[in-house]
Amino acid sequence: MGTTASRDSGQPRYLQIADDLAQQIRAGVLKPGEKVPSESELMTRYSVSQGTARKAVAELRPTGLIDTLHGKGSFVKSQPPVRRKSSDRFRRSHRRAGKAAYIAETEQAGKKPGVTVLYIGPVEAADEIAERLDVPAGTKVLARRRLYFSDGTPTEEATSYLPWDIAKDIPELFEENPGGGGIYARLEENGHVLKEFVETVRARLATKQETGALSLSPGSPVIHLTRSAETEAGRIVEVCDTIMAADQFVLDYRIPAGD
Amino acid sequence: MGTTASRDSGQPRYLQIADDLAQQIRAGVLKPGEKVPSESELMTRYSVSQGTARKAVAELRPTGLIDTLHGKGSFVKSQPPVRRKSSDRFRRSHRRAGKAAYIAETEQAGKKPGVTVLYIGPVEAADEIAERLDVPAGTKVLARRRLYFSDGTPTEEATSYLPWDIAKDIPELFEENPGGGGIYARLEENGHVLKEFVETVRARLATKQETGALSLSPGSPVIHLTRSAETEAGRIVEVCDTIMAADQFVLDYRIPAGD
DNA sequence: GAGTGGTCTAGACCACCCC
DNA sequence: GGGTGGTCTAGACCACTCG
Repeated sequence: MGTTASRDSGQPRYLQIADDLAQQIRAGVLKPGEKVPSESELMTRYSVSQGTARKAVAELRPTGLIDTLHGKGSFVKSQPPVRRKSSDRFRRSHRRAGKAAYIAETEQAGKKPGVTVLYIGPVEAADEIAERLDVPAGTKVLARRRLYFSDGTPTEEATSYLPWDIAKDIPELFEENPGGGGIYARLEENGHVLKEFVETVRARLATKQETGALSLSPGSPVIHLTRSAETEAGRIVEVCDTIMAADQFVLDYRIPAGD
Repeated sequence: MGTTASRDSGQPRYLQIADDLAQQIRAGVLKPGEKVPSESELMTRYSVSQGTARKAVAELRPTGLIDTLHGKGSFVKSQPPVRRKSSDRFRRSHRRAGKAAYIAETEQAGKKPGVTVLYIGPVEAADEIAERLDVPAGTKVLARRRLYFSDGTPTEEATSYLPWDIAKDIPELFEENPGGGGIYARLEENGHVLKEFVETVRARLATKQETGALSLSPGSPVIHLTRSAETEAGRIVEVCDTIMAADQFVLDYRIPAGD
């Protein structure tokens, strides 16, 4: 029978319980950071077995409402305000402003930004990267792999690849901090005037590797963004792969209607 | 013990089995359309209980590798080729070509396009829509809700909203087929010259409503695209909400680097 | 009816966290 | 240690599909 709100709606019991909990969270009865009733508590409260109680909270997890810590319990997630990534961030004027894009974005969201450099150095271009960079597969390219944080939690992992013949002459590209305006400013200073970026957006479920790196729950969706930077001379001088927790980001694009 | 490939890697048994199956699918041992071993078959093959066999195939489902039909079994999905949505599709020249965007896109992917109109008519603008259209909440607006198919399977649900004072003078907007170039062509013919579109991309897990409408498995990610169309006169003449199965689409955007 | 997936139970054991 | 989630079993019953 269950003590609370167990309208017998033909729904499986575990879904009823999951809905109950979801409603309590959305209604604010269970506030962010608070502990969700434990499995044994749910077992007695709804008089079900452990398996059913488990399925209920398992149902809740992929919705992003809760977070489960082995040995501690499940907790209501504090939904962090969504961060916006605008296509405007690539305007030359923004670049000249000096601040790297992610710092401005994060501070604007009222969060403390952070970056960890995971790797900067040469790698052999995998087939897909080579093709996008328009260099032969297996060629040496410069890779810059960073992990971005917001208030201490990782939100975004990005890897840039640059052709070695271009990168080798720009020492800042090998630094953890490439200086004001980021690597695009350095490229332009060195004669590679940018004409256009092409971004490609995909969404999919996180791989195990990604759930680890971004500390996501399994089954969480991610946004996979790939970008190519093309110069006035028609050369691709950088490609970038970015994985973002989908619930953390919104991407904005302005598209002129002309022609 | 298990009869097949049961490397004892500390991994839970159900994950080992899931990996086994996934590998067989990727290696082509199990081909698209073929039936995945049933639960009872897995029980004997790996000598586990039903619960464990279930968990194994449940693990496979959200990866998009299989599809489960109650009472029939699970089957290897045939991965439909990804469809591209390019920001170029809004160029005026493309509009004049006459074919509606989705038909061209779908045919290019070698699929048979299809549309069903779910609703065309007046609705009261919900708060969010009203804000985006820059009209008072509750105002009457024209809604156009369509479901798009590719080879008979629904892939995309889109709803356009237009201010009533603009829509009422353009009879084609009330037709199922608004004619060559779509509604944007009709708007421009009627003096609403478009300047710019702003698209906003989100990704998240499908709601139950969406899994139904797009016949997705629960836990599938979707791309939520919202678009606003602004005229030279600075007026928002349309906003559009689109839900797409994430595994079916890739979005492309070109971003000029200038200024 | 035989075969399939979907739900549920009762009880067991393990791994992790914290006092 | 006691509390928590994570895995697994054995057996039951139901709902759906197909011949």
